[in-house]
Amino acid sequence: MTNPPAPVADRHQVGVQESQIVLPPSLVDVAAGQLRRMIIGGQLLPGDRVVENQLTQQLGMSRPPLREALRVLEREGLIRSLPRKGAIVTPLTLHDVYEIFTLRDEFEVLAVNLGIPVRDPQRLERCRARLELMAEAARAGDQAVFTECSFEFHVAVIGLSGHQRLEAAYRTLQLQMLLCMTLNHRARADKEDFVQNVGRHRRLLELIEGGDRDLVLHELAHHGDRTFLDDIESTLDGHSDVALAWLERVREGE
Amino acid sequence: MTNPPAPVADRHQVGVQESQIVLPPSLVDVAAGQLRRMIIGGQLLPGDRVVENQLTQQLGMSRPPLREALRVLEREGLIRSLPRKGAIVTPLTLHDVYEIFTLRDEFEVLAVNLGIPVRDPQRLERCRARLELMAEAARAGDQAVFTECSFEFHVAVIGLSGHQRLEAAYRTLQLQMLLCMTLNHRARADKEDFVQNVGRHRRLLELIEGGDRDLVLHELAHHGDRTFLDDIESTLDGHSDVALAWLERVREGE
DNA sequence: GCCTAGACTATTGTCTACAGTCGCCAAGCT
DNA sequence: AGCTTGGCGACTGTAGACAATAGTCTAGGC
Repeated sequence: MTNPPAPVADRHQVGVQESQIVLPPSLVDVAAGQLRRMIIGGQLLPGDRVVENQLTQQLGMSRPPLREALRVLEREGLIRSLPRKGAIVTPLTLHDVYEIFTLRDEFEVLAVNLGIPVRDPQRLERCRARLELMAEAARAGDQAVFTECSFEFHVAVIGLSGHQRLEAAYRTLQLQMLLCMTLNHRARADKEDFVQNVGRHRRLLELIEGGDRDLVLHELAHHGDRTFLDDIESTLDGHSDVALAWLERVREGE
Repeated sequence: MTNPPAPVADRHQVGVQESQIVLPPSLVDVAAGQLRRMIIGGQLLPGDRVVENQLTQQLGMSRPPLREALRVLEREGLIRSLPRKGAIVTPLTLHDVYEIFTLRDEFEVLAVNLGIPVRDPQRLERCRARLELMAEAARAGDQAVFTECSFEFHVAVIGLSGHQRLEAAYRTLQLQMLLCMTLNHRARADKEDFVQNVGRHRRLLELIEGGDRDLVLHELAHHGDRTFLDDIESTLDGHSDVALAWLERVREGE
């Protein structure tokens, strides 16, 4: 059991720019953060049952705050709950993967068109700070923290648009993408990869500072680690036509 | 107190096409639906405090399910909760209105590009069914039910894309737009307006069946009732530059 | 008269307990 | 042997009570 790093997608960070977050978070927030980490960390895999009593024991709290956290995660699309039957980590089909990737791309395009060139230097500063946290996590070689910092960096980039609702929608979708990533287990990168990864992100930030939308979009399009799509058809069900066509397109483009 | 009409944005309708929804909904679902209706019906206005004990009394249930429902509504952006200080109906600034309208338009464009011309006739059938419900509500002259049916029709149109996550995101945003609408009180339409309204929607559906994206997009762009934007600057704070520029553009375009 | 400190009230945060429901397994019937 | 049925265990749904915190009002002192 690792010490809790910076929480992912906490409520208090949505739409509140650097306000006083010294208030002790409620147990619901703690539970939601822990659950997110357990899911995107791969300890709970898509399809796994989520039993309340077990979690209360693991998290050291009673059921009511945990249940509220489950509602939050359900709304985020990380778990799916059936009345009187319990909850499971959202199972993914190939069509789901298609939806997540394509919609996320669209959000990125929207955000870039709105946010670049950058108007508010404070937003850019937020990106820089997140990038530094990434670099720090890379040096430490901590996979979980690195993933979270990378996540927050991308959210900050979308935040350049100054569009809180777009940012929130992107945050949700990016979380689901991390859920996708738990499907291939060989994605564990070593320390060297981390450093390279930070380099790619630093280049992206430089392009952003440059202010050329097309360059940023191009970098974003070829930015993600899409190697995990390699033999994904064999691991997933739900092969809709559009999903298969999309997969084809993605592979041709690379 | 009116009888509960068809619930808006119930969990079981998200991504589940016509499965057996005969299971009795949990109290959390009931509470969430009731709260939505109270908010978009204007009984709870933006900025109003939402006190748990009062609501338990009104809804006839205990606090745990109600609190879970509040978490859901918070995630949908209809209420905002501050730890240990309670919850309020999300207060809106002019910038919020700008965000909601612009992002919703983008979602519509995405959905039309994905969903038109229509591939799956079943999805079209869903639109038709919803339109009929609208017409029925219009004949009955029931404002609340009509609003809900109109809401569901628009969601069904977005659903033509076959993109569940896009549909869910749109649903959330459309709910927030209904929240915007509660800001002007003179929007109460009479029965005649309802009929005209249904006519506009029927024309939209015909264009969809025609399969011409541009025509559909054009109709959608001039479809909404934007009269409520008339003197909105005077009622709201938060006049960001982008929001003012957008408002200018919208008014020029009409 | 104004400011500060203390208590009080209202409200939220959390926990424990109980009721209801689902699913499994075994025993009995056909 | 196969199907049905009753019971049992596990889990979720809900209620009520208790604890803690924030806001408010009043009383006292400067």
